Amino acid sequence: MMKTREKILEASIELFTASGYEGTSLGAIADKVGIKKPSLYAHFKNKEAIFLEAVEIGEAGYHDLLKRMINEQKGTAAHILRSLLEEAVAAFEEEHLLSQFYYRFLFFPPSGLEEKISSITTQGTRRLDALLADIIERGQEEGELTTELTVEQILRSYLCMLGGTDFDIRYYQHSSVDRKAYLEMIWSVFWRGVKA
Amino acid sequence: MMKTREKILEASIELFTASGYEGTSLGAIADKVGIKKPSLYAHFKNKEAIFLEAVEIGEAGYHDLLKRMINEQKGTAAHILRSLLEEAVAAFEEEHLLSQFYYRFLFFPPSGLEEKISSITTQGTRRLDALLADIIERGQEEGELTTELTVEQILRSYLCMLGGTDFDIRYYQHSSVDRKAYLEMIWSVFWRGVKA
DNA sequence: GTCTATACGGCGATAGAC
DNA sequence: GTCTATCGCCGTATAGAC
Repeated sequence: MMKTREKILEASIELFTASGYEGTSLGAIADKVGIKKPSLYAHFKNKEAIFLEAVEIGEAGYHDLLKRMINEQKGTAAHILRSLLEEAVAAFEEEHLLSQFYYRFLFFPPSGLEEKISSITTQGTRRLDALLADIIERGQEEGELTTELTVEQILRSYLCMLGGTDFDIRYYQHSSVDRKAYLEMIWSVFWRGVKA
Repeated sequence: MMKTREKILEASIELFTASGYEGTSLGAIADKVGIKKPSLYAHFKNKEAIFLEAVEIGEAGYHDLLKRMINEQKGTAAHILRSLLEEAVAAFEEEHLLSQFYYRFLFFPPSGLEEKISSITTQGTRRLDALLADIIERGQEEGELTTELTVEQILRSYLCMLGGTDFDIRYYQHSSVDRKAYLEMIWSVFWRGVKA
C-alpha cells in the first residue's frame, strides 16, 4: 500500500504535466488522491512545496531512466549510440510522462520558481554527458568513429540529434511521419557525419 | 497610434508567453494595455477569444519570420543552409518572444484548447518544408550535396538539427557553452553527413 | 469604448473537532 | 491524519452609467 504522501506526489506529477502549475488546483490533486483538500496540508506546507518536491522526483526519475538506458547498452560504440537513440525515443513516447514533465518545467517554469527549478535540474545533466563522452571516446579508439572530430563535437551533435528528434516527434505527432522511418533517416545522416 | 484591440493582443502575447494561459489574468492584460479589466470585453468575447487570436497572430508571425529568412538567403545550397541555421538561432535568441510563444502553446496547450491550437499551427509548417526541400534538391543537382541520400532524409535531418539546436540552447542557456562554437560543432558533423 | 460597481465561483490556506 | 467549516482573495464575466 502506497503512503498518502507518495500518492500526492504521483498525482501531482500527472496533473502538473497535463495542466501546468497554475492550471492544477489543490482540489484536483486531492480528488485524484481520494482525500479532501485540507488534508494535503498535513503532508506539505503549501502548493509550492508539493510542486518543488514533484520536480525533484521527476528530475531524478528522468535522469535515472537515461542513465539506466546508457548503462544497459552493449556492443560497439556505433551500436550503443544507435540503439540508445531508438530506446530513448521509444521511452519518451510510451513512458512520456516523465519527459513531458521534465521539459515542461525546465523550459516553461512557473513565474517566480525559475531558479529553484534550474538548481534542481542542472545537477543531473553533466553526469549523463560524461557517460556518453566515454562511449564516444572508446569508439574513436577502436576506429569506428572519425578522429577528425573532437569528442565534444560528436557529443554535442548526438545530443542535438536526440533533442531534435524528441522535438520533432512532438511537433509531428499528429502527422503521418512513421517513427521508425524517421529515426532511420536522421541516423543515417548522423552516421555519415561521424563514422571513421 | 496603435488601436486598443492590437495593444491587447500584443500585451497578451507577451504575458501568455511569460506566464502561460492560466497564469495570465485579464487584470494583468488590462494593466499592461492601460485600461480597466471590463474594457477588454468591448473588443473580445472572453479570455479564450483573446488567446486564440493571439495564437493566430503568433503562428503567422513565426512562420513569416522563417519564410522571410529562407527567401533572403543567397548563394550555394550549403551556404544557405549554414547561414539559415545561424540566423534562425540568432533570431530565436534575440527576438525570442515569437518562438517561445509558438513552442510553448504548441507543446503545452491549455487544457481544452489542444485541437483549436493545432488546427491553427499545422497549416504553416508544410510550406516551409517545401521551400527547404527545393534548396536541398538544387544542392544535389549542383553536386554540393550527396545523392546517396534522399531529399527527405536531408530535410528531416536539417530540421532535426534546427530543432535540436533551439532545444539545446534553451537547455544550456545558463551554462558556459558559447553559441558560435556550439553551432560550428553541430554544423561540421551535419555537413560531413550530407556533402557530396 | 471606457468606466464603476458588482455578481459569483474557485482558489490557496487556516481553525479546530475527531 | 483526516475531516467540516470557513476565511479572504482574486479569477472571469456582466450590468449599466457616461
